[in-house]
Amino acid sequence: MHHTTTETDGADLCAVKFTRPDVVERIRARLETPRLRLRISAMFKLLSDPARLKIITALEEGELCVCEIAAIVQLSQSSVSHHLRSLRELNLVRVRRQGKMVFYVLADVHISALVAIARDHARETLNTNV
Amino acid sequence: MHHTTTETDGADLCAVKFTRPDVVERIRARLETPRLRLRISAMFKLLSDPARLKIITALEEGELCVCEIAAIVQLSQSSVSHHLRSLRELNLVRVRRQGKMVFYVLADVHISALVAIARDHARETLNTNV
DNA sequence: TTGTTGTATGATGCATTGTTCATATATTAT
DNA sequence: ATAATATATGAACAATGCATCATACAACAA
Repeated sequence: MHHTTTETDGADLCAVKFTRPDVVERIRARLETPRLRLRISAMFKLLSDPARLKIITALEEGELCVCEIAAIVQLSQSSVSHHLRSLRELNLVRVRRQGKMVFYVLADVHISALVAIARDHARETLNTNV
Repeated sequence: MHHTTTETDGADLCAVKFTRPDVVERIRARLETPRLRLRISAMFKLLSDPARLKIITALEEGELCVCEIAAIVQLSQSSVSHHLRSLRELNLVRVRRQGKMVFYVLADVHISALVAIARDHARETLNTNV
């Protein structure tokens, strides 16, 4: 994953005495598997780039070919292709070839739901802070 | 933001002739403002780190102090504090001080909703691919 | 075949990001 | 006051990620 995340799994990473060991253990037990968590992180990472987010928002309106996407988001064709590739690899979009052109759609309803919720939260906290 | 994203706003970033200009214009008009999009990206960026995701998942069970979080996610207290800071700054968590200890909770229902949806999608596509 | 158009991809360079280390602040105890 | 505990923060380094460039691939036209 990242910086060889330590995960030394010794419980002494925190020198604090006041910690509730029962709570810690109960919650540790309920965590997702690292495999699943990595996958979820990867999904969010895809959504965390403004350019890709723009692409996804554009695709909410329907199917688009690569070049239309490039025109909409104002990025080079190459850059867009790279982004679409990673979106494909994690099943956020689906592809359909028609002649020379390749059309992309959002893979399922999860994707726009994610963006919608995040947009709500962002709108609500955009004025209140900073 | 990032690499001084070009945004040259000339429409010739894409040399393709077959693009439908009406579609491109209509969709471009419906895009969020850059300000809002940046905020959404930033939210997703916070969710895109496995360590932070672990923290958030832990907090879904309820309020926790910094050191309990550190014990659960197996990270140094410093690292956890840094993560909590960024989560605070974007209103993903709320803080409550009680003596020397500081307790954190998820800020609102949006956060766990986001993770839940992403988890669903990840589960569904985890076996089908790769 | 060759040429042209639409898309994909590897490599490179720069920017961003997370962890660690050292230290600072805050609260309570003695 | 000093000491101890809980958390926060700045700087530095290592690792990752994105845009660009060049080029490759795929489909169609002449």
